[in-house]
Amino acid sequence: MKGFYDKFPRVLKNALENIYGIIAEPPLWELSSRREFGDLSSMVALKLASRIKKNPMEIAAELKPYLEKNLKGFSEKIDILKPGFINVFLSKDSLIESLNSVLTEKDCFFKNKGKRKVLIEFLSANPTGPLTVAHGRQAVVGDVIANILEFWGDEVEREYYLNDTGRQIDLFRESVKKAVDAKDRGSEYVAPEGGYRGDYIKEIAHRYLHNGINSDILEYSLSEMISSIKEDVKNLGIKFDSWFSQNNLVEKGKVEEAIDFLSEKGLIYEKDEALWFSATAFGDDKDRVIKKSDGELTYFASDIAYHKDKIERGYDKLIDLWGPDHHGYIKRVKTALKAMGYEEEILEVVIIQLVSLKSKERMSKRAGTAISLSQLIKELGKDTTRFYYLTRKNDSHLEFDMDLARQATFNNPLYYIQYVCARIESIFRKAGKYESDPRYSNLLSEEEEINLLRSLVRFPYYLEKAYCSLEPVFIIEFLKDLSSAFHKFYECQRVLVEDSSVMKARLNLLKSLKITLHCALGILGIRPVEEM
RNA sequence: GCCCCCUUAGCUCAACGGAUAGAGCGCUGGCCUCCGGAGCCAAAGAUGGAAGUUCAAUUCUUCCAGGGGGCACCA
Repeated sequence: MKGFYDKFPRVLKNALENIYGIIAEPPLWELSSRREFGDLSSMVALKLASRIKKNPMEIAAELKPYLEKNLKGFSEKIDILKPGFINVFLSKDSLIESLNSVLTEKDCFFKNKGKRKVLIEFLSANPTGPLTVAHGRQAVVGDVIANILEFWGDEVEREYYLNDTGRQIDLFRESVKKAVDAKDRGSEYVAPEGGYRGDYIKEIAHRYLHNGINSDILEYSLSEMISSIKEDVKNLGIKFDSWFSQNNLVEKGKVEEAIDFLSEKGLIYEKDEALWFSATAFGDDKDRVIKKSDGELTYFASDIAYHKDKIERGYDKLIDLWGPDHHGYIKRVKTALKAMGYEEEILEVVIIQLVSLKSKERMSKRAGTAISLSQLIKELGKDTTRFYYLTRKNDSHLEFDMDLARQATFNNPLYYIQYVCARIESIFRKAGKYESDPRYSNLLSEEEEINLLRSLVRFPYYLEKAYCSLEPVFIIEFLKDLSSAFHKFYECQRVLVEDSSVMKARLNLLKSLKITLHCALGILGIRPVEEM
């Protein structure tokens, strides 16, 4: 039982069903925009007015008694305002009850019992260069989405798809080889046509000449690149459950298998010496090439096989995180899934928008001008880096202000939140040993205390939003809101006061705040500080 | 040429068709005898333009202006 924000939507839904026989679409309510409008507001009466064919005020009036009856004890009062808003005010008793539940159940109070088996594939950068600032966002967002699902109760696996074969890999090998030759002859390295520039190519060549001269160039270079990627991932505090090799997929014949599978359904044909997949039959704009006229398989072909493989591994849900340049690719992959006879809904693709640098430096791997992720982590640290990446919605452009990031960490909003942790710890240090005792909780009555509590009990609301939309930013929003409520409380009310009952009540409040805060930060993979 | 996204305060971003468009940074002015002032309070400041749909438009539709991205037998 997660308190009011878990209960209210169900009660409202039942009300509409029982009174009007209507099943309404989800956004039936929202957090109230202003204090005078209570804790949450519903606009169902306005929304359903035309469907029910009644005046919104009338509908609201009809709903009110039902809500009052079923929210007894939870809500203190229900207001109906102007055009037809229904505003619900939380009762103090229900707030205190939630607080005490947090004290006894700890973060389990907020957990759920999901039941899906989910595979989330993210980052999956080509191992042909160091990870960039843009990759960092994919990595962190993917990891946090996985955390959110896990917290919700789903069984989650994190996978990195390693593109270790194909055209880009060939180019990578040629690039390193050329750099090695250049070093041998003492001349300057010039990248091959379409190949990789950047100093790291020369560095790999250098190391190869010193340590790897007896091994295969590509093997050596790839393992160098992959371990550098793994290092960055580790420094971000991310752990993948599996690293899925594309090369392995090809060698096992899975790609040919997938093509045969489609072929048997009559969805593959030959034209201009190439193999085509009849994508138009399933709603795509045009047919797609599976095997080029030179006999090489396209990336799309192995992607079909890869997704087929994922589904066969028995997941209820596949989540892919892609860059914005893959936007048009969603339809293509879903089309292929449909063609193979799978539900296209099993795959959910999350597009993570670009990251740009304020300094106007172009971020292109091939040009070699990109700022590396490892550099960024080194400068900002794991927690700040993670936090910064999560401050925008997935599909919003994130502007990374390098100058700000470099000069000082004071301006970072993370410190606003960490400061709450530091202040709480400081108070607990001064308070000495204290076992929270729920009996004192109902002594809380000051406006700032209640407001802090009001913020705290909204966690399930934000969690659900984050879970349903796969948007970690809602957790950040919650933390900011909660922190603000705490700082206001701190300015106005002392915790360590003469009256020991009041002190105990406030320590209870801080204890539950600490639990909630640590829980939310834990989902973001950020460690709460004890002092700063 | 076709398709997609974006345009909100000086800057970076919110607002799932709803009530007085919210934050942070910056600017201006207050607040330390007191649990950490990395904080709190107050003030100034915005929907690119023109129509339309609606009880209600930053949100939906159309047009215009400006910015970004995608349109391959690339990945």
